[in-house]
Amino acid sequence: MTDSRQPGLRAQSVYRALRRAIIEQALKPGMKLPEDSIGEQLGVSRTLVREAFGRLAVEGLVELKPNRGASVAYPTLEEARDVFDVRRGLERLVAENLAGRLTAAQAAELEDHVRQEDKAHGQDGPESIRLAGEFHIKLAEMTGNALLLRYVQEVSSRCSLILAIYGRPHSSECAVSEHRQLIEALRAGDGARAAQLMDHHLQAVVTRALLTPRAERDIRDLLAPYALSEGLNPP
Amino acid sequence: MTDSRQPGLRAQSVYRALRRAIIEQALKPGMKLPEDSIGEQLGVSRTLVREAFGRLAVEGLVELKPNRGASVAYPTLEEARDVFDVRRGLERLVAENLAGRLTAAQAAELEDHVRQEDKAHGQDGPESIRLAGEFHIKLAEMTGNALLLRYVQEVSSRCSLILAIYGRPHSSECAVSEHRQLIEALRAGDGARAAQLMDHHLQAVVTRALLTPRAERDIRDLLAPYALSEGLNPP
DNA sequence: TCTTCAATAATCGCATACAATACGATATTG
DNA sequence: CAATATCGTATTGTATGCGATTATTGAAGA
Repeated sequence: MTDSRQPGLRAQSVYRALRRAIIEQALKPGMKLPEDSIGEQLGVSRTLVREAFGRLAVEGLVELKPNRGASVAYPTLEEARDVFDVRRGLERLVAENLAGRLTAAQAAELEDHVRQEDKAHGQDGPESIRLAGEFHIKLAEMTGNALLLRYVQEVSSRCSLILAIYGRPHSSECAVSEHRQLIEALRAGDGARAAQLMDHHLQAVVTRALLTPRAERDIRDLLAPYALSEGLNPP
Repeated sequence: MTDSRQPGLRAQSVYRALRRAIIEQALKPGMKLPEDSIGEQLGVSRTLVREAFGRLAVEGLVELKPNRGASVAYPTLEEARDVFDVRRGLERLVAENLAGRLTAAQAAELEDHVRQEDKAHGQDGPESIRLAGEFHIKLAEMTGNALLLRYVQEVSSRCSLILAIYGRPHSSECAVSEHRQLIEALRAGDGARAAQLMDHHLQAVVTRALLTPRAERDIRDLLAPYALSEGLNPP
């Protein structure tokens, strides 16, 4: 257990715990995050919880409204578009950086990863989604560019949130074949093609999983069926 | 005066004050940042200072080592390369997004800005540098993509730091003519050309102002002249 | 029954207090 | 005299406390 009695690490532990909880939707978008109860739950004081909130707010995973505390971010569709747009730009950069520079070991690692994706494809959703996300993180790592990695991680997290809100229930997001093609292009050192593949791949993710504003997330719409079932009469 | 008695704003004020101080090099790279004295100076408690440190650390402007506090970041040359690399990717995205979508008012604003740059060109450095930086921020703003803006601002800040360390003393960084060409391409709606211009422009900034590891930042080299002047005999 | 308003409870913003750690100076020893 | 040990101080990490702000509940009035 990462008890982390070490100083400075407890703060980070809190941050990571919350981050995971949000990404895995244990904490659902829009949910209120009271400092007290969270601190109590995690065994730390409000101070550390606030510190974590600050970081998460910068990364767009929580919203921080003055005097009314923190809540899990609930990105608008517009913000979602922004995030995906930036993500495309960043990952194109990843592809270009990596083209022709993949070591044999790295290529092998990627292919192994894709094989895992293949295996998980038929199975349950969460695992498949996690693997698909990790593929992109792995690519970013391999560039050796720490900043690029950080940004890719950040947009990936936010994409998780976004898909949680607007995504189709069981879309498998990333077609494994697209990952395979990408690896091939990287291997061949064809930067332009790799970049374009990545671009289309992410574009496909958007149209496949997202941005069919599937149901207006308006309280009215959410409540309509309940109203009907009770014989009430919404306008 | 932005006294900011409002809650939550004081924290932000601290953050902004420190940020400016770092970017304008009132606080020089590597400089130690004690929580006490800074809090005292700004009239807030350590709590708020720490909060600001956290944010600045995420943005790469301060380094935060456990149990030994904060100091102004001192990016390595490698980190510098990373930052510029990502910046190129981001700003290329800006150019593509903006191509053909500039309103007349926006184009006018940009040209006005460039005129100011022209005027400041002969003058003293700091103003000229500030204007050159703001040009890129303005472009990012015009995309309407909040995340893209945030990232561009972040890399811009870090570039300031980097130039403070590795930059040539009086390089005017951005050639105004390159800005002009860029605006023209954006106006014409030629996204590809705009992206390429941006790319080359930033590439030029790097080679012009930076990354001639102008003097090895090694203690030996720094001390060599002193040794000689004292008649000492370094190997 | 639906509003309006007041009192109470919950929560936040921030400062302060205390414990733990690192830094520096003097003392001590070989 | 050099190297190390030890103590005191400075600074950080974290918890807690207090005043302020917001949410909530319940009662009175329309």
